[in-house]
Amino acid sequence: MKKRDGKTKDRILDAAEQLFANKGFDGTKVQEIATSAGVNKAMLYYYFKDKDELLIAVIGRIIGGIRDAIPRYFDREENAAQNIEHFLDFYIEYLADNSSFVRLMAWEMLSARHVQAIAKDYIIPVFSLMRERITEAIAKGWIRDVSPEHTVFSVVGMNVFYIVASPLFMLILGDDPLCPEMIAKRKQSVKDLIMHGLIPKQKEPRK
Amino acid sequence: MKKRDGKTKDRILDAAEQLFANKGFDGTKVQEIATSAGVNKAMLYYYFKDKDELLIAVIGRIIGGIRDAIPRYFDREENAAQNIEHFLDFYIEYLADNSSFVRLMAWEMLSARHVQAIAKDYIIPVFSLMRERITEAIAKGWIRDVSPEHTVFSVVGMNVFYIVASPLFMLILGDDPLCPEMIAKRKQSVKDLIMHGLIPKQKEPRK
DNA sequence: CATTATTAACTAACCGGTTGGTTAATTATT
DNA sequence: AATAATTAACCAACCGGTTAGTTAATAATG
Repeated sequence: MKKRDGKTKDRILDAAEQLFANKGFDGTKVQEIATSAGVNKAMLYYYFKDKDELLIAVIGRIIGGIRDAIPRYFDREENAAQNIEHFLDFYIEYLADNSSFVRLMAWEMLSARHVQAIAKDYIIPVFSLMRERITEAIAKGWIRDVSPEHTVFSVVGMNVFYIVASPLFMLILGDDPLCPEMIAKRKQSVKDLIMHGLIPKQKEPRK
Repeated sequence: MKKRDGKTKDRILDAAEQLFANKGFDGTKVQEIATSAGVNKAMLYYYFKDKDELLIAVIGRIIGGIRDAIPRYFDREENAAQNIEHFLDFYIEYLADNSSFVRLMAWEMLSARHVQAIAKDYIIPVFSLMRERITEAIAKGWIRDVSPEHTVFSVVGMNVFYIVASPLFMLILGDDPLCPEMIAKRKQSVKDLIMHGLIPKQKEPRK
């Protein structure tokens, strides 16, 4: 072996993650990744079979790093209804802290390149867990009798969209939508809307 | 001119729109567009300066075609609160009917390629209109005192996300999420959640 | 311990196919 | 005839991927 501080392989993965997240797979040249990682282009092919396997490695690493974050979260609470509210507290910050992951997923979603694999070993397990919690909360009468699936879609959608479309919201709001203050505002607003949308009514007010 | 029914320029735009929406700008080769349009590749450069100008033309045409759809919608109603509910009725189907547009916008959002232009002459005007309606509804006491901006983000997000992530939801739900029945379900669920989240309460039920 | 073999990490140069874009000549249309 | 539409052929730059060879550290050998 030779020199170098941080493992070369990790530096390649770091650079690739950043570039894939920001410019997409097709928009990223392997030479860019190499330059950004400060290594010779051939090293990418020393550690990875080809560009696509590098993408798969990036996705695998990032998912591996956060795979248990949501399940771990759901473990620490018992009351299902409170749990949902606390989850909303946690979720946006979680997404904002992992915006590269969110963007990467968005690219994959659009290109439909590896949806199947990603769905199988990350999204579907997490989705099932969230649906379960909602179903549980409905059964116990803590929240209204909504569609669990669509409620998950809605909660995920309004948060993911906020992260992905943040460049747009920057133009609309003026401030950086991902700064702590804005994230806090977003969190409050989402919680407010969702919880009011979910809690049971004493009397039906209208319609 | 020679042969063919539809004008060559339009056939190029049609093909480009389809491909850009499905595979993104970087993932689409100009030869693909030409082949798909049934014309010689040089024709793209006869009608458009370069690939990027073709993308701009595609975006311009598609926005031009639906620019007034939402404003036109808001004109036909007077009551602001009803208007919001009716808008939710209309919105998902509008997005589903224009899924190429939605996907195109999503690609642009991620690559941040032409966000500024798109924001300026489409998104911001539409956003302002929606915010205005919500502000109006709050002022008249028809809905709760929510953040108009974030409410718009939420409504748009949960609907746009459903369209963009439909390949994923296909895997989760089994059925095609864009078929009329599924869209109807989605519509109902979104309306249910949002309207319950927005209508004022007689008495605060909890917390 | 000194020498030799082996191997992982790394690089410069290269390769063949592709891609966005051009051009000069040809065909249709008015 | 003049102009607009269309094409085949072409090109330079690029891009993903390879290769032959180097370096330095480790392991084996005597």
